[in-house]
Amino acid sequence: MSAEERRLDVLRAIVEDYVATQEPVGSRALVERHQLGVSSATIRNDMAALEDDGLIAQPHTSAGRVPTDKGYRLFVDRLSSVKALSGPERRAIETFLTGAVDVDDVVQRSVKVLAQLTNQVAIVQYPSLTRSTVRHVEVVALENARVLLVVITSSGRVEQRIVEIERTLGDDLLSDLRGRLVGATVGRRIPEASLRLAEVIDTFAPADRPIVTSVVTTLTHVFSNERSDERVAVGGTANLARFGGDFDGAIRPVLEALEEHVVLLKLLGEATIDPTVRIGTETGNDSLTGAAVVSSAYGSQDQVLATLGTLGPTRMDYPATMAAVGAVARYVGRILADG
Amino acid sequence: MSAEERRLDVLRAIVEDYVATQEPVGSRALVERHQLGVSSATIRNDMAALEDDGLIAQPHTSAGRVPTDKGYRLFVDRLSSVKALSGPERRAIETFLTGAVDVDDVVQRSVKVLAQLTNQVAIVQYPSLTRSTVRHVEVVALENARVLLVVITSSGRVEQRIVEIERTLGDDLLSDLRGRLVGATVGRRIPEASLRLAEVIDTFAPADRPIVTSVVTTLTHVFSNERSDERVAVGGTANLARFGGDFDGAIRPVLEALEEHVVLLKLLGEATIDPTVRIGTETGNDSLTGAAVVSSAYGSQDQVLATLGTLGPTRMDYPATMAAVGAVARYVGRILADG
DNA sequence: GACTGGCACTTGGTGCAGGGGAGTGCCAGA
DNA sequence: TCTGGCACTCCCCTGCACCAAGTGCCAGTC
Repeated sequence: MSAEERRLDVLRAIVEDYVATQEPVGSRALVERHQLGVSSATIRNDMAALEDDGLIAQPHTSAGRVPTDKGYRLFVDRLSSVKALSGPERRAIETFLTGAVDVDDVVQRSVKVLAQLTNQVAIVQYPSLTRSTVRHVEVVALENARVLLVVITSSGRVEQRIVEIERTLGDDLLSDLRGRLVGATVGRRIPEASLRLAEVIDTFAPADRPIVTSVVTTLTHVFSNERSDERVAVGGTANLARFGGDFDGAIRPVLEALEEHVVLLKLLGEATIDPTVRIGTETGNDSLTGAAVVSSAYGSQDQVLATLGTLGPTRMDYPATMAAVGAVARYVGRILADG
Repeated sequence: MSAEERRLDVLRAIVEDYVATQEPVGSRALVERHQLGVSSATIRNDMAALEDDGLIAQPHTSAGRVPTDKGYRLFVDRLSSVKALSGPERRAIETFLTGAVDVDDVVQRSVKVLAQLTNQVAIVQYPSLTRSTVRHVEVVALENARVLLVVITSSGRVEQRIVEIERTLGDDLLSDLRGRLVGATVGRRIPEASLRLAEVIDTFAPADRPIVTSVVTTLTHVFSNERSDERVAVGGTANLARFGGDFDGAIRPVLEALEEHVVLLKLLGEATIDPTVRIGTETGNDSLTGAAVVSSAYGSQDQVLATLGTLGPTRMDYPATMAAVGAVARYVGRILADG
C-alpha cells in the first residue's frame, strides 16, 4: 500500500468514526480502532497532509480532526460503496408501499418509510404531470350548461375540472368532442398532447367553436398546471431535533426551508436515476450549511416521473442513506408504473 | 376595589408580563409596570395567596412567579377579552384566502395565514366528507367495461373512482342508474345518502343487479371514506424553534406528534364554533406539557365542516391567538359555503 | 384589619483561577 | 519512511467568591 493510498484510508477511517461517534477523531483513537499498520505519529503526519488538502479540519488546536465538506465529497466519490439494504429492510419497504391505494397514498407512504429508514428528513415529489402520458380523457355533461372534465395520467393521477359553457351540450357534439380529445391526447406525453389540442378546435364547425374552445382551454390549463408539478410531501422532521446542534445555525431556518416547496424542489435538484449527493454549499442553499441532500429520480426505465430524497447532517452514513434512497426510488417507480 | 379583585388583577398582570418578557415576574417589576396602587410588599402577600391557590408558581426560591396551567385557565376564562384583529390583518386574511382556486388551496392558504398571524404552529383539518351534502353524482362509461364515478360535495370536494364491472353498460341502464343515484343522494348529507343508496339496488331488474351493486358499493365506500376525513394540513413548524426551550421536553416529541395526523385530530378536539382553549394536560397529550391548543370549528351557520387551530406554548398571547383563530375560521367557513 | 418599609435569607448566574486530559507538531533516531 | 518521545496548546470541568433579584416575615402605621 502506497503512502497515498494509506492517506485515503485514513480519511475513510476518519469519516466513518466521526459519523459513528459525532466527535472529532484523534490519531490515537484511529490506530486503536482500525488496522492501519502504522503508528499514531505516522497518522499524525498523514492527517497534516489531509488538512493541507482541505479534506479535514480541526475545531481547535488541540482537538481531533473532522471531515470538511470537501472530505465528505471525496469519501462519497471514491472511498465508499453503496451498502446493500438488509432483507428485512427491503421487505419492509415493499410491503409498506404495496398497501397504498392511490398515488397520494404512495407518496405519503414513501415519505414515511424513507424517513424511518434513514432517520432523516424525507422529501418526495409527487409524480410530475408533464413527464407522464395521458391515459384517459373523459367529458361529461352536467346540469345547467356545465361540463365535467376528467384526466387520468399514466402515473395514476386524476385531475378534474368543471367548465361553464355558454349553452347545453348536445349528445352528438359531446361524443364527437370526447372522441377527438381522446384521439389527440391519449397515449401521448403531456407537453405533446398540449400541442395537439390546439389543432382540435379548428376541426369543429364554427358554430360549435366557442364551446369547444372553453373545454380545450381548460384542458390545456390542466396540462400546464404548474401548481401540481410543485407538490411535495415532507416527513420525518422530528429527526431534525435528533441531530440538533449539527447544523451551524439553528434548526429554525431548516424548518423554514422545509415549508417552502419551491426551495425543496430546488434541493432535490435535477433528476438522475442513481442517487446523487449534495454536500453543504453544493445544495445551493445558504441556510443549509452542515446539511447534505441525497436524492434520486424515480420512474420506469424510459420515463422519469419525479424525484425523492433525504436531508440530513453532512455527518451522515452516506452508503446506507444512498442505498435507502435508491431502493425506495426503485420501488416507487415500479409501483407507479404498474398502477 | 376589593382585595380579592386586586389579586385577580395581579394574576392578570403576571400573565401579561410573563407572556411579554418570558421571564419570571417579581413583585417590584409588577408595581413599576402596572398601576396597582399598592406597594410591592402588598403584592408579595397577594402572590403568596395566588400561589396557595395553585395559580402561579416559583421556578426556585428566589425567583419571580410564573403562571401555572391553572392560572392560565383562569386568565382565559375570566380575565381576558378576545382582542379584535386590526384592519390590515383582517384584510390580509381576506385577500389571501380569496385567491384560492380549490378546496385544497383554501386549506393550504389557511394554514399559512394562520401560522403567520399567530407565529405558532397552525393546523387545519380538511372539510369533512361526512358533514357536507352531496352536490352532484356522475357516472361515466369508459372503455373495457369500466365506469368512472365522480362525486362532488357541497364543500367543493371532488372524489372519483374507477369501477370494474362484469360487462359493458348499456346507455339506457347507464342513464337510469345515474338518475336514481342522483335522486337518492343529491342534496342529502353523506350519512343519509349512504342509507338511501342501499335501497337503490332493489329497484333494478335482477339481471342488472350485479353491475349496479358494484357501482353502488364503490359509491358507499367513497361516502364512508375515513382516510379523507382524517386529512389535516400543518404549517408554521418553524415557529416551534422560536419558543424552543419552552416545552418541558425537547421539541422532538412535538414534531413527532405533528406528523401523526390522528394525534392532531384529537388535539383539535370536538367542534365548537367559538374558539376553545386547551392548556397543558387539557390537550390530553402527555408529550405536550407546556403547550396549549386554540381551536375552532368552521363552516356555515347550520353546518360544521371541520376544525382548525393553532398549537403554541402555554405562554402565548391568548386574546390575540383566539381572535386570529376565530377570524380565519369565519373566513374559511364563508368561502367554502360560497364556493 | 389592611398596607408598608425594612431586613435577613435564599438562590441562580457570572467571572476567575487552576488542574487534568486529549491531541497536536516536531525532532532525532532507526 | 516510519517511530517514539516530548513540549506545547487549548478545551473543559471544578471550586470559589460575589452580585443581583426576589422572597418571607415582622414590626409599625393609618
